[in-house]
Amino acid sequence: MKGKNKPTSVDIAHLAGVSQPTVSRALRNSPLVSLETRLRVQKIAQELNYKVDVNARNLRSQRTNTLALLLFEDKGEGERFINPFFLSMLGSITRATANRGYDLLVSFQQLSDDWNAEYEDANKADGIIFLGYGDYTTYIKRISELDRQGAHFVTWGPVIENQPGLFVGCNNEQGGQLGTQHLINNGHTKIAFLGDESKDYPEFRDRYRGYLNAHQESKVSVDESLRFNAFFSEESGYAATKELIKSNKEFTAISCASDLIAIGAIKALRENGLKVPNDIAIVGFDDIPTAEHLAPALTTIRQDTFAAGQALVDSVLMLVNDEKEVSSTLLETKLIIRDSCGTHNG
Amino acid sequence: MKGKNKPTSVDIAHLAGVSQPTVSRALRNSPLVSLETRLRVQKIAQELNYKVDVNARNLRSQRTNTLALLLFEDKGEGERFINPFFLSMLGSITRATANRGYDLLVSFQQLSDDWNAEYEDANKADGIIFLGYGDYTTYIKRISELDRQGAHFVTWGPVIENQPGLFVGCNNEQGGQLGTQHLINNGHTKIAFLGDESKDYPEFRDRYRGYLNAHQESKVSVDESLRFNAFFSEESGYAATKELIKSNKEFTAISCASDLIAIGAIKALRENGLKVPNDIAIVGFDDIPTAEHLAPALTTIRQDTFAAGQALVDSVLMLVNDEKEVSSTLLETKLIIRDSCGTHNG
DNA sequence: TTGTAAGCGTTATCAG
DNA sequence: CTGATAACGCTTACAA
Repeated sequence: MKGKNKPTSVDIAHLAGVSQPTVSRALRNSPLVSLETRLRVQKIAQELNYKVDVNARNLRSQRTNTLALLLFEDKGEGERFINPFFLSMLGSITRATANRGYDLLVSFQQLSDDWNAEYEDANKADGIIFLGYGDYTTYIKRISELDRQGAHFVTWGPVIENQPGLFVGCNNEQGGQLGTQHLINNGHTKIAFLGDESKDYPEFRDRYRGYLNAHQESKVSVDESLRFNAFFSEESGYAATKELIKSNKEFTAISCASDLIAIGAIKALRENGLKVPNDIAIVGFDDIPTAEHLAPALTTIRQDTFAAGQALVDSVLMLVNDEKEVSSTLLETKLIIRDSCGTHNG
Repeated sequence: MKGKNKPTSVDIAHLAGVSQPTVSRALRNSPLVSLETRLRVQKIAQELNYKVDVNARNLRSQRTNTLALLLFEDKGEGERFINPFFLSMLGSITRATANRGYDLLVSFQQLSDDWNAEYEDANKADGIIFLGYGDYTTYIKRISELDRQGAHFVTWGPVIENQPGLFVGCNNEQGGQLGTQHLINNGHTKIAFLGDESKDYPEFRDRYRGYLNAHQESKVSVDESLRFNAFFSEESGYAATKELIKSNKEFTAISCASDLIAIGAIKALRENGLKVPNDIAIVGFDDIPTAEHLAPALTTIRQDTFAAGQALVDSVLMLVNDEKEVSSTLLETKLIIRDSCGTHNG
């Protein structure tokens, strides 16, 4: 047990010679309390190192001043390391939450778990932020349910018309286009794409659409057989690149659906004696912290995690505060040019 | 507001035709409740999607089932990005906490803030984990105070005899020795050290001691003027290396007190036409995720963040559960050999 | 095995 | 501006 037993508002009421609700009011700086008593109470509270018991407060007020961050991962990815992009997001969300005067409860979940808002139902948090990559149909089902229950939550993910729930995400299509356009501008026309294009991963699909758009705008024909499946991880990027090479198709550049994939791709290329950017140009997506330190430094599409964290927090808080007309947020991406995209003389 | 008003244990008691404490017991799987009523109650609870209100529970039981993680940063470091090493720690702590059935409250603090256990005083958490680098004398003062108050907390940091509080940390002296020894084994004798050696940063000081030990064991004389101050960041590593170069001292290798410093060092060397590892060998410390992707891949000292997170969580929980004889934990480090340390022919 | 009564430390409501 | 009183939803202690 603790050495000291903590003082309560009743103790302070005694010492200050006022009623206990008055103490409560004074500590919240209520203007209803006269300046004199307010100061007296606050002074005593400080001397005793009194802190409001949040459980009592929350119980009574039915508010927690806490947000929950649920990071879900697809099975298989649940290894020792967390996707660095989400780690960055976690950092910015933590900061944004603190700036708004809220506490943040962080938790990992498997996509398979029953992450059904236990946090809000149990009054642990006023609202929830969901973060993760995973099968879209699975999680949209979960989200619909939460939505029906009237939970306050926002999800990092694809911003799509008419889907249930509130989303914050970046413009993946624009980002995908930006990256591929850069490759085309550098003279490349045989550009492979590493990522998914199915409905199950709309973010990847949109990046692929951007890739397609860039080709179309520049009137470069697309060879769809240059798209290989890859999911998030370095390993999958590595494997996809091996396949690409084995296919014996001609290519001079690769557009990767994530930086992690790009890292795997570079490794596979190197193992096959192909140099980046001299032989093959590469663009990534995300701009994780490692990207700028890669050899060569990775040209990539930056998702602004700082703005994203802020938008996520502000969005849930609007929900929590019952503001109407809260709508999803689409963030723009930015091309970060570094050293991984050489020019090609067609 | 939420659409639904949440069911309470009283509601369930009504429906099940039992008293309300019985509901409470049944839901906790108390063997005191007959199997029959237990199942009946649980079924109803599930149908109503009932969740225990944690605030009420915590208030009554004076326990929160929650741990708080306070990440503190020295001023100046409070920029957009968090030290990646701590980000890794955060990941592993989150996992370890969840494994023990606790929730985790995450918060950033400036070292200057009054992080005086508000979390425990306010009954937000049963225990606290402190994480960060900062001026030792400042934080040891804070820690003494907490200790006197009987708070339950553990700090990631230097494990030193007779300091107040409970610590988990890695063996920095051993780690420092490991890295420098590796350089010496590779034929280097003029080895610079980038880091602090003052009491204010005992972890850095210990790494420097390890550097000294390695020299002594191999009977290589130390040139103390080859030590330059650097703190945590890439920028400081960059600046220190610039100074080192400007000093015109002879050196063939650098032992860095952190990977971030090493990254800055490599950058500075490159700008001065010095190649790693051909001209200069480098070892880092931490093994952050970026380390293996650097050019060249960084040889470094790994701190096992996985084990560290586990030890931190288990340590606080022992405190929380009033176990006696809880002692600090010293984790061993490991040399990870990659490509940044060339051999030198003396 | 179950029920009764009390209380955890606040904030809300109302009356003065 | 202040005070009395009730309530938030649960767990504990004790009685039956």
